[in-house]
Parts: sequence; C-alpha cells; structure tokens
Amino acid sequence: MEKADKRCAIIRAALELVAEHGFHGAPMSMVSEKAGVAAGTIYCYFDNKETLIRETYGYLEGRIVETVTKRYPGDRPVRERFLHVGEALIRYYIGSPLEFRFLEQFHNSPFGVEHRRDKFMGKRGGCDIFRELFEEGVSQQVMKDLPLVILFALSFGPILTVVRDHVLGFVILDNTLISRTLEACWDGIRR
Amino acid sequence: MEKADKRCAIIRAALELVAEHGFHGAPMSMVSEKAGVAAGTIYCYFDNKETLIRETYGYLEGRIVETVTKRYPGDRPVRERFLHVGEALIRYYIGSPLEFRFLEQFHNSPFGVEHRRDKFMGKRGGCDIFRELFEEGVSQQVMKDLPLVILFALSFGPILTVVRDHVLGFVILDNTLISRTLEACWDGIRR
Amino acid sequence: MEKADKRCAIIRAALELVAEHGFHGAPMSMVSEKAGVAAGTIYCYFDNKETLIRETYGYLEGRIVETVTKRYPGDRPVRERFLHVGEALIRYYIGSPLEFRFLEQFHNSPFGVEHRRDKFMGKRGGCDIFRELFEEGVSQQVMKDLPLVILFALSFGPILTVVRDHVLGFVILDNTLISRTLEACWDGIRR
Amino acid sequence: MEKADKRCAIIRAALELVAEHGFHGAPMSMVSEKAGVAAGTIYCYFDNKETLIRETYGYLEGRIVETVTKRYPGDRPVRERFLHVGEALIRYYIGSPLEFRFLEQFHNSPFGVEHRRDKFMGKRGGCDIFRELFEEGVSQQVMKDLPLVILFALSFGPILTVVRDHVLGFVILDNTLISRTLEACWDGIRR
DNA sequence: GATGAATGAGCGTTCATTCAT
DNA sequence: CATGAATGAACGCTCATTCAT
Repeated sequence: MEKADKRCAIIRAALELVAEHGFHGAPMSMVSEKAGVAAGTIYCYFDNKETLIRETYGYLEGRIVETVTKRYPGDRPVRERFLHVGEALIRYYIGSPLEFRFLEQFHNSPFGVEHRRDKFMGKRGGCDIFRELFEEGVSQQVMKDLPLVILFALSFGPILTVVRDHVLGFVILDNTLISRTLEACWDGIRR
Repeated sequence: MEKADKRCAIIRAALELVAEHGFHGAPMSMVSEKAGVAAGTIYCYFDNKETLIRETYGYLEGRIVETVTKRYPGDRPVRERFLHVGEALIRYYIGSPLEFRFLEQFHNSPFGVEHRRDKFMGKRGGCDIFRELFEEGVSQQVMKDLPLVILFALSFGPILTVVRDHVLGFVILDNTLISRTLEACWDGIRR
Repeated sequence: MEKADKRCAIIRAALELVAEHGFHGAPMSMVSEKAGVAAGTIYCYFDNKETLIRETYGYLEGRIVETVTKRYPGDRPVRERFLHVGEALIRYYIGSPLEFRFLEQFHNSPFGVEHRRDKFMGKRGGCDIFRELFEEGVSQQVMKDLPLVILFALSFGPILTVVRDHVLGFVILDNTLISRTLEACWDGIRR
Repeated sequence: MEKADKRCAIIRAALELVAEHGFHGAPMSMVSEKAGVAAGTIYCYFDNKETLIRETYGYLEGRIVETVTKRYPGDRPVRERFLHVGEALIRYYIGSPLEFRFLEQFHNSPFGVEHRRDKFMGKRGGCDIFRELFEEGVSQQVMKDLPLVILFALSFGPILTVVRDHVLGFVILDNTLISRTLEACWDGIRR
C-alpha cells in the first residue's frame, strides 16, 4: 500500500467510525483495525486523535466547498445562486451520508464549536461564498434585513435537519421534495 | 434528604455536567459528587448511565411540553399558535441554556437518534401538540402541503440553530429579533 | 484487608520495585500485582505514579528522621553527635537495603533533584537537625569553615557510597569498619 | 559523512539526551534525529539501546582516564598525586556537565551497577591508576589502613557530591573551594 | 436503602526494533 | 550500508459498575 493510500485509509476509517458511533465510540484501536494498519501507524500520520479528527474534517470541508463551488452560477440572481448552493449541499450530503453524519458529530463536539467560533471571528475559510451571497442578498434588498447569523440559521437549519431526517429514513428526499424544500427556505429569507 | 429529592438531585447533576462537558465528560463519579450522594447510590435509582441520561431527557421533555402548552391559544388561528409555540421554545431555551445544551448533546448521541426514531414510528410523546398544529395548518391550507417532517425541519431547524448561536454568543436574541425570526419561519412554511 | 493496610501494601510494592528496577522498571501494573490489588485501586490512594513515588519517599524520610533523632545526644559535643547521626544512618540503610536503593533511585530522578532544591531553598524538612549540627560545628570552630553544602558532601558522600558498596557486596561493613569510616569522615570535616 | 563520524555523532547525541532527560527520556528516535541519521541507522552501529548506552559510557570512561592520566605526576608523593587526580576529575566534570550528568545516570541504572561489579571483580579497566595510588598510599602508611573500597568512598563520594551540587547550582566551586575541598578529602583518608 | 472502596477492561499514546527498499 | 515507515506490546490512567458493610 502506498503512503498516501494508508493516510487516506486511516481518514476513511475515522470518518466511518465517528459517523456511526461518535467521537468516543471510535477508539484509535478500532480506527487502526478498520484501516488495516497497526495501532502505532496512525501516529506516523497524525499527532493525536484530535488532529486526526480535525484533518478528517478539513478533508471533508474541502470536498464540500468544491461541490458547492462547481458550476456556481456567479452571474445569476441571488435567488438562483441560493437554490444552487442549497441543492448542491443537499445532494452532496444525501449521496454521502457517512460524511454528513461525521460533520454533524464534529459540529456538535468542542472542536466544532471552536471551529465555528474561529471562522465566525474572521479567520475565514471556504464559507466566504456563503457570506458573499447573503450579504449581496441583503444589500440588494431581495433578502430580509436580518443579521447574517439569522439568515444562515433560516437556510442551513432546515437543510441540515431535512438531510438528517432523510439519512435516518424519516423521509425520502426526491427531486421535487428537494426543490420544494429549498423554495420554502427561500420564502423564509426573501423579502 | 427525601427519596424524590435525591433522584432529582442526580438528574440535575447529570443535566448540568452533560450540558457543560458532554456525555463523555460527565463521569458517574462526578455526577454523584455534584448530586451529593455516593457513587453507588445512583444505581439505586437508575439501572445504568444510559438510563440516567434517558430519564434526564424525559424530565426535560416534560418541562418543555409544559412550557409550550401553558397559555397555548388553542382556539386561535394556526399562525398565532405557531408563533406562540416558537416563542415559548426560544424563550425557554434562552432562559435555560443548560437544558438546551443537554438536549443538543442528547439529540446528537446514538440515544437521541434512537429516541427520535421511536417517537416517529408511532410511540408518541409530548410532540402531539406540534403534530396537531401542523396537520391542521396543512388541512386548512394555510401551510404548504409538505410532509410533516419537512415542515418540522423548516420550523425547528432555524429555531434550534438560532438559539445555539445565541448561547454561543454569535448573536443576541432580543425581543424584536425573536419575533422577526419567527415571522421568517412562518414565511417559510405558510402557503 | 484494611484500608490502611492496602495503602501500605501499595507503598511497599512501589518501594521494592523501584528499588530493584528503578522508576521506569516499576510499572503501575506490576506495583498493583505485587500489592495484591487491582490496577485501578492504586488510584484510590494516589493521584498518579509521581505522587505514589513521592509519598513513598516521604514515608521513608519520616522513618529516617525518626531513626536519626532517636537517642540523639543533643547535649553532647558536636563530634559525638556527628558520629551518632552517621552511625544511625549507616545502620538504618544497611538494615533496610531496599529502602536505601529506593532513596538512591529517588535522589537521582528529576523528583529528587527538585526535592533537594526545594529543601535547600528554605522549605526545610527533617534535615534541620543536620543543618543545626553543622552550623554549630562551624561556629564552634570544631569544623572547617566551609560552606554547608561542602560539609554535607564530605559527610554524606562517603556514607552513602560506603553503604552502596556494602549493599552491592563489595565490602562488608562490620562494627569496626563502620566506626573507622565515620572517624575518617570526621577527620575530613574537623578543623 | 564518514562511518566513524556517524558513529561518533550517535554517541554524542545519546550522551546529551541521556544527560538532559535521563535514560528513559532519550528515545532512539530522538537520538537518531539529533545525530542526523535515520532511525534504523543506529542499529548498524549498535545492537540495541543498551549497547549504545554502554558504549557511550565506555567512550566517556576513556576520556576521563585520559584526563586524569595527563600530566599525572607519577614520581611525586602520594598526597600530591591524589590532589592532582581529584582536581583533574573535578575540573573535567565541571567543564563537561553533560558528561557528568550522563555518568550519574549511568551509575544509577541497572547497567551501572553491573558494570561496577564487573570491574570490581577483576576485569579491570582504566581505574588501575586509582587502585595503584591508594594501594601505595596504604603501604607507605600515609593513608589510613582501610579497605580500598572505603578509601575510594571517602575520596570520590565527596568529589562527586560536590560536583553535583555545583552542576545543580547549590554551590559555586571556584579555585580555592576546589582545593580546600580536596584538602578536606585528603584529611579524611590520610593517616 | 445507602455507601464508597474496589474492580478491571479499555482508552490514547510511546518507542525499541524490524525490514523492504 | 542506510533508510524511515511500520509495527505492536506495554505504558499510565479512567470510569461504569459492583458488593460487602
């Protein structure tokens, strides 16, 4: 196995175990077993468990930014861009339920809170696209004049909840349901 | 100390510790210490840690139902009832950040998922009032004709997100912001 | 087994294992096994390994002070008192080779150095009797006018070395050899 | 890099790390890093960690013998030779605190004890010069008629202790203090 | 019922050593 | 010879749970 492959296998294993059982239900011994490496090998690639989880998160974040950015209609109206972003997110999450569950676990851990705070406090990351979109929406007066945080909540709150319900089998998000849900979100934030 | 008091003290201690440090940051020994009882005593009242956490959750659920039900304007229009429920929830959570944090921890644990599944699959609980409200909203054609799960997501997704942001200090929810947020939620679900 | 007995058994086990194999050759698992308790039990009595070792040291220090103090001829000339102290030390160490080895290990560990520094810097302990003796010796002009540290080295350096040689079997310290060695030490420090 | 250079670099690295952090604070990986070689390379030169430490000790022993032997006034009286040896040792140790700390660590490890035993039991090493000096001192009746081991203890016990105190900063050994200390040692062993 | 000392499986992590390159 | 990624046994320590009192 190549070096990069091994690193990747460890991240995959961590991803899956954390997604299924949470941070504390994913002992390093289990991660190493699932990745097919020895216990100590993980520490050749990651300083400690926290770092492993953070880097797994970073890896996912990259993929999501990629997903959302791809074919982003930067020159279309705000509404259309919003719907694009929402749909990209929902489709990505639905297609990668493990990733989705991992992200939920991460966001709900101390790391996640800290991470959000950092990002919020200015150290931007891939979220700039969201910020720009909403700021433009407000300044063009097509969105309600609410704090960004509230607009985010009105948009991503339902999206994440809806995806969770889908992943848990409480609803099946087909194409029409996805678009109707996103339209409803738009109704929530639009003027 | 009375028997009921002791039981209650244990639940309070569990609540606070889980809220502050998460499930795995709340060892039984710490719970017993905070509750002012011996380590073994907890097991006189609860079979094991899982049960303790579940019952703590049940206790909170009861209080929330109480909160939402109190002064519930059952004879007023759907919109008004929705706003009442939403405001009751937000105010309760904001006034009881510990409870809110506990609930978030619980919902994001394996227990939480299982719990939601049980409730969804028919074993109702205190959520009937929500269900009734939304079913009526749909049948009266004042709400969008979407699955209940989606309407829940459009309503409680933003509410919980917004409260979390408040608790973490990313925004301050004053009276006007609360009502404007709830109006926006209503825009999302109304026809 | 009584509570105090268990604590004592753990200290004995730590003492023996550290004496024989050094700090790092005395894993907690071995200590617990030797003490006849479970691994976790040690932590009911001591915060961590460091504390266990420190308290073991403290226990020994107490016994030594006791030994040296007992029948200490406080009203006799400095020389006589010096010989009493030296002989008490040598006899104690020879009679308790395990204790002696432990002390050597301790003194040579980071803890030991720190401990000496603390004591030296003013936080006195049981060594006051030594300090008094030597200060009086200097002021009465029966000892050389050298810094206390040097006088200590001239006295305890040989004593500890000689005991070590005895314990390792390089020499057998009988009564005459003990007293002749102490006389030689006295020759080293006396005016 | 030459083969001999590499070997030497490894020994230097081991020496420094053991001196600073003790045997167990000097992992092979750290030694290799400090020496500027790969982890596995050490095993081209030394069978295992124990061997590395032993050979590091041997290297130091050689340097010390060299130091003590240089300008050794073999034709001068015993007293003078003793003072030369003592001063050479003290000056060497003080000038090479790392070496001194390593030696202390070594002497206090299981290896050290075994090493002393071997040497004592006949497999002589560089200590012959000491042995000769003291044997001559005794036979000329300028030294006390005590076993060699005791005379060694009376000489080197204080010397090592005094140097340790200097290295730890408890005293500063200037020229006069060195010579006065050595005179005191001589008082201890002389007739 | 209540206690809390005791348990021991399991955790995250380290590091001497190996071996394919 | 030299490399350094990989190994896995062993470490110190935690904590849910038990049970004699």
